[in-house]
Amino acid sequence: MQSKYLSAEERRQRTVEAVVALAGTQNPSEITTAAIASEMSVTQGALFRHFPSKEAIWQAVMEWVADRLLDRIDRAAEQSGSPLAALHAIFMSHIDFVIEHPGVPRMMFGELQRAETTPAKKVAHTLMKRYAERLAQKLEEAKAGGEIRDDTDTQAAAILFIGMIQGLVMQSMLAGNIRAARASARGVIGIYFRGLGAGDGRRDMQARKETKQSKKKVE
Amino acid sequence: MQSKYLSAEERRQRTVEAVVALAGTQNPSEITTAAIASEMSVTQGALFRHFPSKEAIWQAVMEWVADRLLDRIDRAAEQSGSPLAALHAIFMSHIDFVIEHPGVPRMMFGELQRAETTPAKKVAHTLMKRYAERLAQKLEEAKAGGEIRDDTDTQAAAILFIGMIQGLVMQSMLAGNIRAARASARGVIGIYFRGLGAGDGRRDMQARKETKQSKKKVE
DNA sequence: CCAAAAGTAGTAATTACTAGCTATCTTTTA
DNA sequence: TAAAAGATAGCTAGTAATTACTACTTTTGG
Repeated sequence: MQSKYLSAEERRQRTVEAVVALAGTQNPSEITTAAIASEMSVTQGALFRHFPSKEAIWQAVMEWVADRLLDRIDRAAEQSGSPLAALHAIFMSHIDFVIEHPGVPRMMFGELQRAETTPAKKVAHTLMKRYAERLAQKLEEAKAGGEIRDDTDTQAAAILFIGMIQGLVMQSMLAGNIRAARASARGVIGIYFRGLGAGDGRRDMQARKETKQSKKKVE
Repeated sequence: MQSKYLSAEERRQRTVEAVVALAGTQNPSEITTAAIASEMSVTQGALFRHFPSKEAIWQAVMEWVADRLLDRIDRAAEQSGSPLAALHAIFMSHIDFVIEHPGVPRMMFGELQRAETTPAKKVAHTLMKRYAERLAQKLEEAKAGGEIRDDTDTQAAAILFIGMIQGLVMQSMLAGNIRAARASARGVIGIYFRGLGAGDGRRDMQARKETKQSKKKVE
């Protein structure tokens, strides 16, 4: 049993977690400071001892999301044996991430569609850019390694990759079962990889890779 | 110069248009009845002579979106010479639709991510289902006609199609220029069609189609 | 014992919505 | 055909509820 008096840093951490949890069950834009306080068993006023405004809370939340998601996909990519395998691993770890935190896509959609440029939106935007950069890099590596067609439109492939996840998540959120995203993932990424010219969409692109393997450039 | 006293029906129509216009420049969940009234040069109270609640306004708006979008894609599909061409036409007319009405994707995202089941969300959900049905039908026809691989996962292909549009729209909204979606469309759909096994992703799938043309089944 | 965390009890602003009156259009009647 | 009557659209001026945020006091742990 722990004290109800926490350090400022820990309280901020708990606040972020409370928001992420709440976003899993309700529309982020309807999350009030009262609801956040209630979720973490604290009075409303206490929140403002640790954040100057609600906007600052959202910024912290989006930074949490950005850090965790990028860390996840970076680790997934590192553990992969080839650029194409890395793309596959990024995709699956992203799906796992939103299954663990169903509030995340809701928050991302909510922030990104905002018209004004809030700090939280800026963080979300930066996250998207970093994400797209990583995809572009892997796509280029895959081209160089002969894993995908080298006339692939990198920009378009990155957009489609992100859209693929969005579509999958939204579809399964609508079905009321985020976990369903995992089951549908295989079919979707199969079409995607075939679209890139990666064999029949699975990782048996090896043959094609071998023929070009001398070109081990990675950039 | 027209009167400021309109028939109830026309006033409702104007209300819907005002909301659609506002959603083009701001977060839909932040659109207040005061803002709607102001947009259509009417006092706030006047709105409630025509709608029993704000929720009813949103329902009317989503019905407007559903009717217009489905009508658009149906007409686009009808004018196409083959199922694959129809899919292409649906895609482009959808992109054109959101360029004309930039508020639409914002409203769709906003409604669909809502946790409670509001009437407006139900309408949006139904729209998605109808849309997916039409895609599935065209995909099956394309399989039967030999335009795409007949081992294509229809469900996955439909999800990816919708995600493709979502990704394109979100990306160009972030870039602050919805019209950019049109320019990026070609590359994205190219990868998609290749993923379905449709030649190199353009409409030069004709050759393959001809070889199977005896099988004119359309179901 | 004291610095920092949490509680108490407010605030002004904004929200969707309403009651009662006025302006305008439409239909009926002399 | 013109004016009165009836119907309907819009305005004015509110309401209670909810919102993010604050000043001040109390509690806690090192």
